[in-house]
Amino acid sequence: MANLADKIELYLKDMLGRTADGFVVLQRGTLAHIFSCAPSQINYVLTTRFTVDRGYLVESRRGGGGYVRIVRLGLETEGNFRHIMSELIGEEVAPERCRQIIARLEEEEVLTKRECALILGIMAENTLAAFTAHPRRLRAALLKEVLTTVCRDDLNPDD
Amino acid sequence: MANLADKIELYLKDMLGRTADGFVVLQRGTLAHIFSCAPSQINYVLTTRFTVDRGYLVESRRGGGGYVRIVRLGLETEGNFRHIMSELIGEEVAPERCRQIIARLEEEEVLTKRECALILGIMAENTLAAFTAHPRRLRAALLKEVLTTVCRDDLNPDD
DNA sequence: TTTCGTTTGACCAAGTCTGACTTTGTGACC
DNA sequence: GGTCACAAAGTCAGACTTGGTCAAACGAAA
Repeated sequence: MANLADKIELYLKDMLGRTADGFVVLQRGTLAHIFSCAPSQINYVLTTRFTVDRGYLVESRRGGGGYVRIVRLGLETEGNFRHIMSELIGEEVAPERCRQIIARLEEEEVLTKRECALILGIMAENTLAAFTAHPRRLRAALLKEVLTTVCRDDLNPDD
Repeated sequence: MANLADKIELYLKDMLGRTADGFVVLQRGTLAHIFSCAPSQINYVLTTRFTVDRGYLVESRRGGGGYVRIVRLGLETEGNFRHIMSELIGEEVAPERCRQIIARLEEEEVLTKRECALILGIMAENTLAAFTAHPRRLRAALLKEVLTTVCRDDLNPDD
């Protein structure tokens, strides 16, 4: 259990644990230097340990002033949404079921009324069906994105 | 946020925020001198950060007494707003343009930060491209859907 | 031995910054 | 008015600075 990837994972999770912002920003090169490894090793850690399934989101930017940003997806909501999430993977969501899910999220005050309206507008059958033969699958994929975003700790200041 | 371009962008937006005129006038050389950089760096900032998609217009004049003028294109109330935006969106929207348009809507306080995150998540190239050969067209269609929702009177209690 | 997760290095993509060269406007001098 | 020097700003190729990808080597466990 003493391999590099695990150490880097621990290091990053420790950082995430210490901050109240719900995210950390770092430089790939710098981190690689700290652990005396190839920069691509950092990518390996990120893609294997900091996935959406495991409750993390990674954003980055190249070029001068580039960075890697790791966002924590709320654990408290995990119980509720992990279930729905897994249901959505590789599945289809009919318009009616979509409305139900969104309505429930509004009832639970996870989404505001306006956010629900925005999402439902986007999920409309007409629009999606005009672009794909599998609108229900696309809807499932989009819904997954929505749930992921909703869990982002950097957007929900816990005050 | 450690790069020059971002700092200059912030500086200019701060200036724009302080004035009531909706525009600022400055000299490229002077600004370059303030930031101790090449004058062409200013052009870089202007072309990458002050685009029409983001709601800015840049005019300039060469020669003695030359200047650069940055105008902020406000989103006039309701009526025009929708027209302007749908004009801007057009038939196709590339990922980068989408980000710029959404960023503008956030700056103009038409959308909240969270709403932007939700929309950007949905508009991600990966997701859309997995379902259609024309992700840019789908993105444009979805963006227009968002516009429609945003304009709904019943969602914006006039306070 | 096979397998599968780890680690690396070569090559790629994207964003930033500069410097040399070009274009355009102004004013002075003829 | 024409010409010339000067004073801006514009353009663009290329260097530089990051991060991303991928295939192949490595290594420990089954």
